[in-house]
Amino acid sequence: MASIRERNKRLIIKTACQVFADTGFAATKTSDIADKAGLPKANIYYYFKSKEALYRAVLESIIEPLLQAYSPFHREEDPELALRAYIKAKVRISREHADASKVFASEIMHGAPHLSADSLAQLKTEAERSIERLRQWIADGRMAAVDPHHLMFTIWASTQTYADFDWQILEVTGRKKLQAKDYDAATDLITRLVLKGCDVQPGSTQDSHTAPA
Amino acid sequence: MASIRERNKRLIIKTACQVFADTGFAATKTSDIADKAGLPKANIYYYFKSKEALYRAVLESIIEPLLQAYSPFHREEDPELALRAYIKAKVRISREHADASKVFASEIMHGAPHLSADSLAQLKTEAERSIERLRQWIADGRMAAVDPHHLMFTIWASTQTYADFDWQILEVTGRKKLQAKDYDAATDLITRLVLKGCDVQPGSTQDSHTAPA
DNA sequence: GTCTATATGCTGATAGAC
DNA sequence: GTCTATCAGCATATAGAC
Repeated sequence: MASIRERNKRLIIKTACQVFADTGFAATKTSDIADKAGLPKANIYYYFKSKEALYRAVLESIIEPLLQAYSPFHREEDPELALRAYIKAKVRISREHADASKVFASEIMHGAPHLSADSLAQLKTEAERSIERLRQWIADGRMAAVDPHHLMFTIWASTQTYADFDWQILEVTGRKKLQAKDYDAATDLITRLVLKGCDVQPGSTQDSHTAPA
Repeated sequence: MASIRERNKRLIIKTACQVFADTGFAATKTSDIADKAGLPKANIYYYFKSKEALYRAVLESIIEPLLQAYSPFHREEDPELALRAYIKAKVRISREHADASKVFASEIMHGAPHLSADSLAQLKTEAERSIERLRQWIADGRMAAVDPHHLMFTIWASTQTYADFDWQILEVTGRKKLQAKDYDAATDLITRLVLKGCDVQPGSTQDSHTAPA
């Protein structure tokens, strides 16, 4: 069973994640987090050394999913499968880790002043390996000679946007909350633009949301 | 000639734009802005009622360019020309109004708590009109039946990213500062993905950066 | 491990001399 | 129109009882 310590830390991180995503690091008061978690403020400080330490815990929680998302680039031999799976994984992160994604985005926007050097290095390594893989596929004539850096930036941006700018997307679509079919439609559109845009020959695989896991 | 009042207000807004983009609204101290502008802090308050009023002035400065960018959707009859021009205009905004773009993005990320209802309504109207235009082109068989909302989200995200996540882009590309050719390459890639992805027949027009204005 | 009360420092904003 | 000195309020963080 989870110790009381673990249970409380988890509750605090989860709540902090929501509040930091909503209002950003600087504008967030530790009392906001405490109130929302149903705890007195001092309790936060019993489990976390400082507001910044809590923020870093939230921030680091998204690193592992982001690193994992790159695995199709190592696993797949085929650019179509790799790109499909990567886009799908990235949209899934925007859906399943929406708040942490937003905290991460805000951090990156301001030059990542709180992100650990280790996390940064890992993310950079994975990005570079994946871009190298794209370069190889291009050299092998398996996709068009697009700029692999810019291709990555477009994939990052278009998938992240469903977490980062969720408010805007809800406004424009008139939805109250994004549904599974919305994320599927997003995945399909982004996948379509990328595959057709890079002249990747469509194989026998299905649309992302109908494909087997 | 510009009055001393106008000149100072402009200097303060320009400086504030940089600082707000760097550190965000809440984390920015008015003294940071004053120091960077070479003025005593009280001078800021002589020209602007409050930190928030100054922030709103910065925020509103990007609205007009953003609204203007939609004009190709009204001007052009041809989806190819409209999409090319819109993407080009959006990348140009990310380049020429990088700081204000970033401030705007941060504001949208947190649900636009400071944006005026008027600006919001105008932006929404333009977005909806443009999406309606896409829908018409699709109905007329001039482009593939993609989801026009998601297409817009991808265009917004992929063009904005060059302002919002400039730090990340510099890290990954190893550049010190983005050059004209980088923005051109970005425009070309995004345009390619969108046009090929939507089965828009490429006409006689050139790549964005070689096309006549 | 929990929580109340409080100290400490910082920042937005202003008063008032020049 | 400019600037120094200062205030008032608020948020982080802790002391210490339970």
